[in-house]
Amino acid sequence: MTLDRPPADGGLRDRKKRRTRTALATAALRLVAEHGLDQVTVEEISAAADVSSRTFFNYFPSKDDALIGDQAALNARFVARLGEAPPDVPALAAIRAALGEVIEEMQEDRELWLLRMDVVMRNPALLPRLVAAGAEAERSMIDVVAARVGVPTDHVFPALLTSVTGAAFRAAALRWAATAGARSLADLVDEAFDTLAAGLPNPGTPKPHPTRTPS
Amino acid sequence: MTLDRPPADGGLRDRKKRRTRTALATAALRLVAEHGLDQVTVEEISAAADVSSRTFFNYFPSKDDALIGDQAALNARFVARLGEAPPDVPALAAIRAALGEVIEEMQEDRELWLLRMDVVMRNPALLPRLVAAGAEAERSMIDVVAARVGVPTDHVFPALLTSVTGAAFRAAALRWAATAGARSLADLVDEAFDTLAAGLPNPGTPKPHPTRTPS
DNA sequence: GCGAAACTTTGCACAGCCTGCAAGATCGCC
DNA sequence: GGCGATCTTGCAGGCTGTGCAAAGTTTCGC
Repeated sequence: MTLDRPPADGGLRDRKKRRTRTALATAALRLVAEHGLDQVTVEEISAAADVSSRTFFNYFPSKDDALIGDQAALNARFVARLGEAPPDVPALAAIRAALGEVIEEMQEDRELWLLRMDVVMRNPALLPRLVAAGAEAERSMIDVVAARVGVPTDHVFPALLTSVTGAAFRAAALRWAATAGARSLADLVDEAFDTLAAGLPNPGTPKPHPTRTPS
Repeated sequence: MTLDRPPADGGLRDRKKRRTRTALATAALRLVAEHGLDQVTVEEISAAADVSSRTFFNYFPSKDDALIGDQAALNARFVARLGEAPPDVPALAAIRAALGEVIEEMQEDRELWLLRMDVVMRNPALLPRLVAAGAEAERSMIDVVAARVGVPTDHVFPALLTSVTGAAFRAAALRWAATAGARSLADLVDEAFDTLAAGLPNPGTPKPHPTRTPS
């Protein structure tokens, strides 16, 4: 009764599913990278993965989703990490720390993510989808942040912090892809968060002993 | 020869076009506010505005665009203002200042914008579209910012500042709508930008004489 | 006023996305 | 091998969005 379903990872069926899923995702990325988002149909992607187009929609609710990847899983893990962080560290730093795991994962699948980001940059219509994917996570994140800093959920701060850090992370990730991963993603995210923590000062004025105002 | 085309605003033809456009946009907002994004078809919107559904697409490239409104025009004006700002004021403050005009316009069409934001909040699929609408503006904005602060266009700072301030503004606008305009949009944007400038500190610790570290 | 030119609206056909539904194939387990 | 669960597929159909050409409306010159 309790062990109705298969081991969920060892079975042939599961391996097949996983293979089909990645086949569809990579075929989609490859084709779109080469021909552009609008020039590739679901039918072509499905053909490249050797399944029917109907099956495509059994795996992904839309063409875009196959390209974006399973953002939800990453987001869920991120929110979990954030919830675990000790409450005495400032929220901004806590978010940076919680992102660590996500970043690691992205670095592991480096090639995949670089291609994905490249596709997103070249097809701006996808950028919104990336935001959308994070939107649901933002909801739960807002709650976690609100609880952390001890303000009501409908306060401005949690929403602001959430959307701003999301934007910063995305900017870093795109920059990462733009430079083909020359600098590590972790570095770029660090830089972005440091700039945020410093209040987004003009980069022209780095740190000229701020106690003394310039004449 | 030089005056081939009509006055562009006094003509009957133009008034008609404008009327049709706003009729479509408001019908779309009203219907979607009431029934939800997926429950309203272009055909229904067109019927409510007394035109064919084909005509709808002569005015708006997609259903979403009718709801979002002409973000591009606002963006263009914003970027122009930003370009005019004196170069000695920090970029973050310059952006806040340049937003003033946009904010004013939104306050003038208060009802329209509150409804629009309400619709966006209730149909999260639209939020990405809002970002997308600003995406092109972000491109030019990045250039302007880069020129301002004197760094190359592909530096991290301009992209970061642009996307972060965009996120902050959006958060403020949504909050504005969530509270039905109780506080002025300008106030909310000010608060958000002040928080940004302060480095997003936890709101619990307002300003406890930061020179002395707590034991 | 009248006719030509410019523009707008509309219908039609069509491609593509996406969703139910039901039949058939495949897999897991006994 | 055989049963039940799961996965794939085809089919029908609705909706979005686009190109094209016909019909209607406005503008302009005369």
